[in-house]
Amino acid sequence: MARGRVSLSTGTSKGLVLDLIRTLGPVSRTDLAAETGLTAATMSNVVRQLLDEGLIHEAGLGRPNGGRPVVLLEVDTSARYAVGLQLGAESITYVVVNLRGAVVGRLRAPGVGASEPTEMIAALVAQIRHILLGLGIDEQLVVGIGVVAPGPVDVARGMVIGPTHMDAWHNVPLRDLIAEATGLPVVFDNDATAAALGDFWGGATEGARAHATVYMGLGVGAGVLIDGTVFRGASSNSAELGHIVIATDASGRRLIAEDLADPTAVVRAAHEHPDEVGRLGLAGDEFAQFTALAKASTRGDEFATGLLEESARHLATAVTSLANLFDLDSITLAGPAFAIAGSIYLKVIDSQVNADFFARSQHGIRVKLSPQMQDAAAVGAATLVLQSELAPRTMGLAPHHSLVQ
Amino acid sequence: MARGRVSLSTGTSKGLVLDLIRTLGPVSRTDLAAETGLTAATMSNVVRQLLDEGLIHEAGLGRPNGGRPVVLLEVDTSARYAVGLQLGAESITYVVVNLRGAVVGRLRAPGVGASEPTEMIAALVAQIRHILLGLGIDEQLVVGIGVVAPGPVDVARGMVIGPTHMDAWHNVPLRDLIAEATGLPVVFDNDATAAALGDFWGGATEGARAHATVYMGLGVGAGVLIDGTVFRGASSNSAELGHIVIATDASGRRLIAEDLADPTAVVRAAHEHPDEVGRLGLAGDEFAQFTALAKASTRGDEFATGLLEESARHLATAVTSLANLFDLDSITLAGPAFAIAGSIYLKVIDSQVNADFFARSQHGIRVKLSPQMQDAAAVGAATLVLQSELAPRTMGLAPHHSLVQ
DNA sequence: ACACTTTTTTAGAGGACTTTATAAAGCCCG
DNA sequence: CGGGCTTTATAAAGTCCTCTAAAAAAGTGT
Repeated sequence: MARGRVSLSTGTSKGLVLDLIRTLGPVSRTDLAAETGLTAATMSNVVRQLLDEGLIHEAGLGRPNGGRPVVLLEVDTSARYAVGLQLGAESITYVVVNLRGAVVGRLRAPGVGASEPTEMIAALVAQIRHILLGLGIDEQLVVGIGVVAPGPVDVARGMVIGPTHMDAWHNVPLRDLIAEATGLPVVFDNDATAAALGDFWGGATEGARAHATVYMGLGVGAGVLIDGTVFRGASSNSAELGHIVIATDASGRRLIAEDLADPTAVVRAAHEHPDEVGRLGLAGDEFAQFTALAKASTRGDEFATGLLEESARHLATAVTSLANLFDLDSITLAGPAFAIAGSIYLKVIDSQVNADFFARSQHGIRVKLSPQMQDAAAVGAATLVLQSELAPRTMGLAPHHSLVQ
Repeated sequence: MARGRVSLSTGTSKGLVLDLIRTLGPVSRTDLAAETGLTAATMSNVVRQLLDEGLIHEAGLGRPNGGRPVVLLEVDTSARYAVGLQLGAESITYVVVNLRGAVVGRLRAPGVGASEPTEMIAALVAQIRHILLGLGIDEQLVVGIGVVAPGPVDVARGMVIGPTHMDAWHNVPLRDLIAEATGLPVVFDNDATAAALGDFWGGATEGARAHATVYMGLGVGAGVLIDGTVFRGASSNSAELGHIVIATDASGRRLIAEDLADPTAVVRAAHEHPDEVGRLGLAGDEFAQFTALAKASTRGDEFATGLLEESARHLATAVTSLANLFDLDSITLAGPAFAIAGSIYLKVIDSQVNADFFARSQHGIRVKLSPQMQDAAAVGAATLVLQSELAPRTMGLAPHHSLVQ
């Protein structure tokens, strides 16, 4: 009968203060107290604990204005590290980030070829160890490993249940196997959620109360943060942008974002014009073809530009629905597709969302590109573990508590 | 520079326990402890405080199973009351609810005719006093007044900024004026959000982690609860269901739920067939015509049924987007429109949402009618003040705290 | 009546805040 | 250049909420 556990005395303040020090740059105890609403005395204690743990250090004095000058605090960038692991369709991206969320090491490798789950895990872990060794980072300083994959994922059990082209990973209890093999904490989530958190740590969501990161690889998804905390919904499958209805065809059938907006759809649309496909020499896998179209558009090719703009308009429709439902005030675009064609999508989405947004009389929506475009999900995976180990937060109730029977 | 205030030591447990006692019916301290994760000792203390405040009372013993029998607790239904006030286009609904959220008094009156804001307020307050007197309820036992109106509303300032047909109320600081006139706490919100909270208090959301109440009067909106806490977004204008794109017309223009799904749209669609309008004798205001169509449908009229089913399918499309983005596991339908034509909408929405829902492999979505159909928003307004006064909760951070500068 | 089980309460301790008071570190003015 | 003033940081004491451990209470069965 015992269920979850209500976290009433949160004890979250240390993490919150660490977040603020990281975000606000060199900052005084006084400012932190004002920012959080805690008293100066409490802040003094919290800060001392962070100093003792070596997570932050003092960094000189501020300009005095009539009294004792403030002591500035900043995070000790290289005090801790986290590893991020992004499982993609054809490749695996490894990153190592420091306490600021900045990337200090990165590697993209083809998927591990082994067929046995245990062998795949062993290969992953060996690769991680190899990277850390190359960077000269003591494993003692690594707080954990974040693993992300395209949705849908089973966050509770830590495994991929997602796209069929990743069936090698299906039903493998990734989180637990990697945790066992390394002895480190491992968190598991979907790529869009991770990318959103990565943007938060990268400072891209500054000032936002309700933020979404739209993540586009071959498909499209989104992650939502409310006051810096991941929005999860009932089963961590929230913000499923690809399945939002954005149009109807001639016969009245509903069309969703996946049908019209993502790179797969763009390539599909291109192939309705075989002559243009031939002219542009489109070949290879879908992402290669999307890349070729984006490059052609940059060169001024009208056909390619038309396709991308149409995709952007459709995506903007889905994003507008997202913005209206979550009452967003901040959006970033992340992922390989935007790394290639971000500027064209940014322009269209920014103007369309801000024009059609319901609460626009009350506030605007800031739309921008993610600071980590290509590797946003991998970086986000690493920040996921930073947050869960150093600055845990829950939304009101503990993750799996259900308030009423 | 001082901003919001982080609520770290929540002190919410008393309210949480009250919620549980109300929801679980007669329940023992032991069960409450198991349910919340608190210890039996803590529960004993919390329960004593609630007993001292007169909010709950002991209600006999449970069946003993080998030891001391449990003492059952239940809320003292008539220990406190709250007033709910729903401002509608043509009428104002007043309700009084008890501690269980059950309606003990209700009145629907035409809008107050005065033109001066101060006079309108005075008339409202006089009406409230009159109702309480008629019910024999001591004003001392009234915890506050909840006021709701169709969106958009400015929750922070407590005023209507909404639909043009309610311009008599625009820019009137309703919340503060009523609070001043009565000396009671007043909360202000939009009708759909209130209806969702009303469903929570009414027990309709039992077991839900992510719930939405779809509220349809003349227009349509929704309110979302995450673990029983209102989801607000950046400016309390979240879940704006009426502005979700659900189709495109022949020329590719985007059509939103307001265009196709709500009662206004149904009536508009009917008037594209003047002969049918004549046959059914449609006349009067829009809602009267919608009511006539619903009645005709009940009689088996094919034209009316067709219109309503089409509206339901369009609404179901918007609700599916809502469900996919919030990863809902529970939906209720509330408001005057569903009070009249709920069964037809329920059937269509239930089947369509559960068929098209993205995370359906992980969990289903329970769709049902609200226990308070017609007066859901007014009842919700009253529960809004019950919750804010007796069981306050915030999501992680205080309502208006912005985590980073 | 007495042992046994289960529920509830009491007592004491600890953590995280707050408030109040004190110390430290710089400016400013005579 | 030294004392008063202002601002920042720490210390001490108290509050609130929770936990653990142990006692008390209220039934059942022998």
